[in-house]
Amino acid sequence: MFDHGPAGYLDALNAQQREAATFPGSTLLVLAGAGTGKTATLCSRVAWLMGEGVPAERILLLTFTRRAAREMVERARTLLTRTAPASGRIVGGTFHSVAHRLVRVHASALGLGPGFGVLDAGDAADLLDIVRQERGHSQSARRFPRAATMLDIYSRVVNAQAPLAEVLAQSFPWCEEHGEALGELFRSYASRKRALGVLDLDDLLLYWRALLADPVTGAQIAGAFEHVLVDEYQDVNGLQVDIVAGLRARGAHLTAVGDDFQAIYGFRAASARHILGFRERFADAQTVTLECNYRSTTPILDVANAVSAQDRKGLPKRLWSEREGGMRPELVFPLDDAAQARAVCERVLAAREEGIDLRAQAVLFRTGHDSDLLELELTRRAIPFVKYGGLRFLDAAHVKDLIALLRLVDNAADELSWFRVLQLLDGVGPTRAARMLDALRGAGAGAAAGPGTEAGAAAGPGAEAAPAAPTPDLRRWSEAAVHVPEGSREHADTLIAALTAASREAAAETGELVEALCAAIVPLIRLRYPDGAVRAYDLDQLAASARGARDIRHFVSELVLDPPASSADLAGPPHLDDDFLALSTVHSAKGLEWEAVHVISAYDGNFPADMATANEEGVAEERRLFYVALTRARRRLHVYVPQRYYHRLHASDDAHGCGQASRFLSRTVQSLFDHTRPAAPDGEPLPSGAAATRRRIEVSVDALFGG
DNA sequence: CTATTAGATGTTTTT
DNA sequence: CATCTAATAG
Repeated sequence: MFDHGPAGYLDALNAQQREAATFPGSTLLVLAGAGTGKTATLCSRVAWLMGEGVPAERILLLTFTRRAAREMVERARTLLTRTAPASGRIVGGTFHSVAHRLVRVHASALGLGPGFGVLDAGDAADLLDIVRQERGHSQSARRFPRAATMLDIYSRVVNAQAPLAEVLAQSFPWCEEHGEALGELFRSYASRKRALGVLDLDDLLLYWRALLADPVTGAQIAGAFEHVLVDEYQDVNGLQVDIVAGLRARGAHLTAVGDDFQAIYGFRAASARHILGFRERFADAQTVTLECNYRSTTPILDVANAVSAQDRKGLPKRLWSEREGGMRPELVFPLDDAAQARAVCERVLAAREEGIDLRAQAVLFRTGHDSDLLELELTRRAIPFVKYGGLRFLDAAHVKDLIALLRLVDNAADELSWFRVLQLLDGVGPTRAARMLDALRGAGAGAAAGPGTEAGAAAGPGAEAAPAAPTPDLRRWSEAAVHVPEGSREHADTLIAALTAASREAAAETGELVEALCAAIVPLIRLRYPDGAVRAYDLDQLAASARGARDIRHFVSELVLDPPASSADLAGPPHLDDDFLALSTVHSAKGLEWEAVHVISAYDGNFPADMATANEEGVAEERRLFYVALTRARRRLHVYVPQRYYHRLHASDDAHGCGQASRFLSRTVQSLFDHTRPAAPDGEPLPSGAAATRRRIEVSVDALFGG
C-alpha cells in the first residue's frame, strides 16, 4: 500500500500533500495556506504525472512569475532524474508569456504580422496619451486622468470583462465625468494598436481566449495539453478563468492551487471569488486542503492567524505549525522615518551577527517609496541591498530608447518606436520626427502632429479600417534624412545603417545584432542625458543579456513579459558570495520566504493605504496583504510603526502626521508582540508622540546643568 | 522649431 | 523627487 516504487519522493509529503500530488481524477482544487508546502506539492504532482507516463510537453504549468515556473520545473526534474531521465520540456510560465508563445505561433490566423511587437505598460500609456492629444482632450483641464491612470482603467475593463461605466463607478469614481471621452478614446486606442502592428499585455490574454474559442485553433491548442496546472489561483481574473475553462472544456485535466486569504491583486481585476466558486464552475472538482505550516515558528503564526481572524467573511482557516518555540515577534515604535531606518539597520546587523545572512532577510513595505529613507541609510552604512518592485529597469528612458530601436528591426510599422528613436537625434523634436516619418512612408501627407495622425482621425466608432497607411520603409531613408539637422546627420546614418543591417541579417547571432544596434545608439544616449556614461553601461548589460536569445523579437517581448526585477538581475545570476539584503514591496514578495522579515511603515493610512479604505473589500484586501507580509517570515519578525511621518519627504517644511498603528495591529494582535519604544540616552523608555519630544528637551537641558 | 527653464502637482500595488 | 505644462530664449 505504501509502495511508491521508484517515486520515493512522495514519502517526504504529508497525507494531504500526497493526496493532492497523486490525485487521479480530472479536476482538483488545492487550498494551500501560506507556507504549507504548496510548491513542493505542485512539483511532486508534476513529477508524479510524468512518472505516470504523461509526456512533459503535454503538461502546462501556469504560474505567477516566470521564475516560479522555472523553479518548479527544475525541482520536478530533480525528483525524476532516476525514473524519467530523458523527458521533454514542460510548457510553463505566466499566463501572459504562454499567451505570447501561442499568439506567435498562430499569428497569421489572428491577422497579425509575424513581427508584431508587445507593448509594455509604459508604451501602452504613451500610446493612449498620443490618442488623447489627437482627440483634443487636454490633460490639464478638469482632472482628466493621466496616461498611466487611463491604462489602469482600460486594463481593468478588459480584465474584469465589465462595462466601462461600471468600472469607473466602482474603482475610479473621480474619473466618472470623463466616461464618454474615455470610451471613445479606448476605441481609438484599440484600432491604433492594430495599425501599428502591436499588442498590449491585455491583448495577449484576449487573443489566447479567441484562439481557444475558434474550433480549429482551439482544438489544436487544448489538444496539445493533457494537464493544466495553475498556481496562485486566487489571483486570476475573469479573462484568465475563461482561458482555463476553455482548456478544461476541451478535455485537459485541471489542477488549481491557491489560498483565498492571499488574494492581493484586486486592482488587476483578480478576485478570490474564482477560487471560492471553483466547485460551482467545475462540478466534478475535488478539494484538498493543506493547513500544516512548515515555514514559520508558532509565535509568528499566532500573529498571522490573529490578523486573518479579523476577516469574518473569509473561510475560517487556522494554520498550525510544526515549529514550536522561537522568539516572539517584535513591534517597534521609532520616533520617525529616520529612526525607523536606523532601527531596521540595527536589527538587520544584529541578526547577521547571529548567523542570519543578509540574503536570508528582507524588508517589506506597502509602496515603493516607503523604503527611500532606508535606502539612504543602508547606503551610508555600506549594507548591500537589492530592491524589488517599485521603479523598474524598463521604465528608464534610455532603456526604452534601445528597446524602441530593437522593435523596429522586426516591425517597421511601429511608428511609436520610430517617433521615439528619431527624437533622440539632436535637433529633432516632434515636428521633424513626424516629417521624417511621412517621408519614410512615402506619403505626401501634410503636416502631421504625431505618428499616424490620419489613421487616428479616421477612427470613429467602429472605423477599424484605418486606410492602411503605407508602412514606413527603411529604403526611403535618404528622403527622410533631409530633415535631420547637419550636426546629427552622421549619427542618424549610423543608426539607420545598423537597423538596415539587423533587418537583413536575421540569421546572425542575436547577441551580435543587439550589440551592433546598441553601439549605434549609445553615442546618442551619451549626448542626450547628463549621466550618459552610466546609462550607456546599463545598455551594454542589456545587450549582453541578449546573447543566447532566439531572436530579437523574442528577446524584446520576453523582456516586456518578464522584466528584470532589478538592474542587478540583468547582470546575470548574482554571485554566490554576494550577500544582499532584499527590499521588496509586499506584492513582489509573494510566494517567497526569509528567515528574518522586517515590515516597515505599518501605520494607518499607509498600510492599509488610505486610498483603499473607502470600501470594505478594499480594507479586506489590504489586510490580506498584511497577512502575506507577516507569513513570509520563518524565524524572526519585526514590524515597525513610526510615530511621526512626513507628508512630503523632500519638502522643506515639516508638515507631518502622527502615525496611528495600522488598524490590523489590533489590541489582540499587539498583545502577541514584544514592544519596543524609543529609548532616551539614559536608557529610560520614552512615551510616544508629543510627550516624547517634550521629554527629550528636558533631558538635554538637564545635561547642561551637569545633573 | 527646438531647447531650456520655471512652476505646479501628484491616489498604491504589477503581468 | 518626477513628471508634466507653459512660457521664454536661442
